[in-house]
Amino acid sequence: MALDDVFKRIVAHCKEYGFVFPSSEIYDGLGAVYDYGQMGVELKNNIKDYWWQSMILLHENIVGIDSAIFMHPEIWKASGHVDAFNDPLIDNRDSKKRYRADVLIEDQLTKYDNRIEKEIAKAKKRFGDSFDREQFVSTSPRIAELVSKKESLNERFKNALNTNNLTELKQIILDEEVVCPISGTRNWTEVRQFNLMFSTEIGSTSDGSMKIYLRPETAQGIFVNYLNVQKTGRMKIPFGIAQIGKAFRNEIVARQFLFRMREFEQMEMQFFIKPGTEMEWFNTWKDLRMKWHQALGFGAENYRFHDHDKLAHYANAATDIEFLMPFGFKEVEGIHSRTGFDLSQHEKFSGKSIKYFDPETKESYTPYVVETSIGVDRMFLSVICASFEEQILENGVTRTVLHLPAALTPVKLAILPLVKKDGLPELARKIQNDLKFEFNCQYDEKDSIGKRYRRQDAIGTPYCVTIDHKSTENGTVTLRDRDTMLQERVSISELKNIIADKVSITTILKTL
RNA sequence: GCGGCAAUAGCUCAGUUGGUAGAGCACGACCUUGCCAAGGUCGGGGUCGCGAGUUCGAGUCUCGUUUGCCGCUCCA
Repeated sequence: MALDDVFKRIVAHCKEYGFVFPSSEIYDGLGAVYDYGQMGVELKNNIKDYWWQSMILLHENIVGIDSAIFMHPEIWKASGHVDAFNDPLIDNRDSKKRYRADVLIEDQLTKYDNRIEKEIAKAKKRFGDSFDREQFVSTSPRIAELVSKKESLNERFKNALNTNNLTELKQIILDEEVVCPISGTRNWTEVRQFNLMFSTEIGSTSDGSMKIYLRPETAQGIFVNYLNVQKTGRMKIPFGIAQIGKAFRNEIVARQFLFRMREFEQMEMQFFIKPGTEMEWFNTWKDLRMKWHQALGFGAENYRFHDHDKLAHYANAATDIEFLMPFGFKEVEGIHSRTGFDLSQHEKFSGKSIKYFDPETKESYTPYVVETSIGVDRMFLSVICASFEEQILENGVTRTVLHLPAALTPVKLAILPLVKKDGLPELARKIQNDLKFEFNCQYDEKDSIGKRYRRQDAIGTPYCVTIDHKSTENGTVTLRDRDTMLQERVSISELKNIIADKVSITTILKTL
């Protein structure tokens, strides 16, 4: 997955034109953290608007919330993050390979099973047709020894895991004479814990404080508010709750620019349904979400589903929507059938009943959940990558242009007086003052008109209005299209109407 | 976290055996031109990622460190 030249130029372009800056750059930067610049924040906000409106405006049974990043620490025990996000890792000093200590020990347990099966197979061969498997297993001293060894190892292992005893985990690996598959040696480092959740403390330290986590996903903020929203919003199943917000994961290795960051933003919608209907809704949301992506017009061939074979502990079906980045197809959005896992866990840990009473069937049940979860930063990256083009023009020069969907562009309209005299700037300012309430406009009178067009191309501005000498005479201007570079002459009074439709998110929403 | 490579102006890069920091583009002012990045004049901007060391002298050599990339590793 090499970072090719195009991607490097995209990263450079993002910095040069104020889309994305490395965090804390004047202090040598902070690893895998990025800031959005003056152009980037506009694009990012437009992406979020497109998502939010597609959820809230198009579905009367979906409502939004904005939950806090800080949450009660028990929530992360209920969700499974405290356990699942704490991997005990160990390195082999000779091969320089890293392994999960618990996986190494689990492999060792499997080896005992294999040896037991081998013994049975050998005996079966020896006894032929008269072989009685159960009889053999219960009487063979060799089998008994292996089973007992396996069981004592298993018990020791579970004990060490439950007490979070890292020294014991290493001792098990040493005692079992586990070797590195690469180097074949037993030269192991200490077992270390990598907690993928950031933590901090709430309350002043002098009178006792509570360790709390920065949320590693926004979903739990929705689940713990399920009852509040359902009751106060008088929501009837099926219904959804949407949220956009920051989440944090202390990744061991965070790379690939915006693709894997330690601080990132998610747009999540949890859809609450009746158990048994989850596959139907899972497929419905797969289709809806794919349509949402493809409505941006980047071409269906750049998207694909990637169904999960290995499911997370909470899911009974899962798929990713992947987008073709310069470094391959990469996950942008996940759609998961989370079953009743989340709400049941919160019932268990909080002691509160989280049931839905169906007024029609008089049934009471814990709802199932189908989740759509999209990374804002990954979406931003995919939009930039898909839009970026270094176009070779007829005269041989290259123009760098961002073919952003008009509704997502940071600047909708550039207002350019052809020359800096003869009253053209004054007329241009007048047009700007008239349109600035409708669109994000940018005024520019510096340099030749060609340079100014290129600057707007580089930030994706879909339309440029040029005020020339005819404008002062007959009240018309030229309107230049970013993609075709063609111009048409239009009346100043018509500008608003001509452009409004083309740069509106509503226009895309209507195609969904 | 391990190993390899890299870091010089906003961007792309040059910088000779160690000897006073450069180019193009970009940026600012003024003049000129006026429809697709290329006119003229002048100007601003760098303790060469950071910190030590060797040396009379370090952008250049050595060590450490930070950040990035590549390969592992990890990845709800």
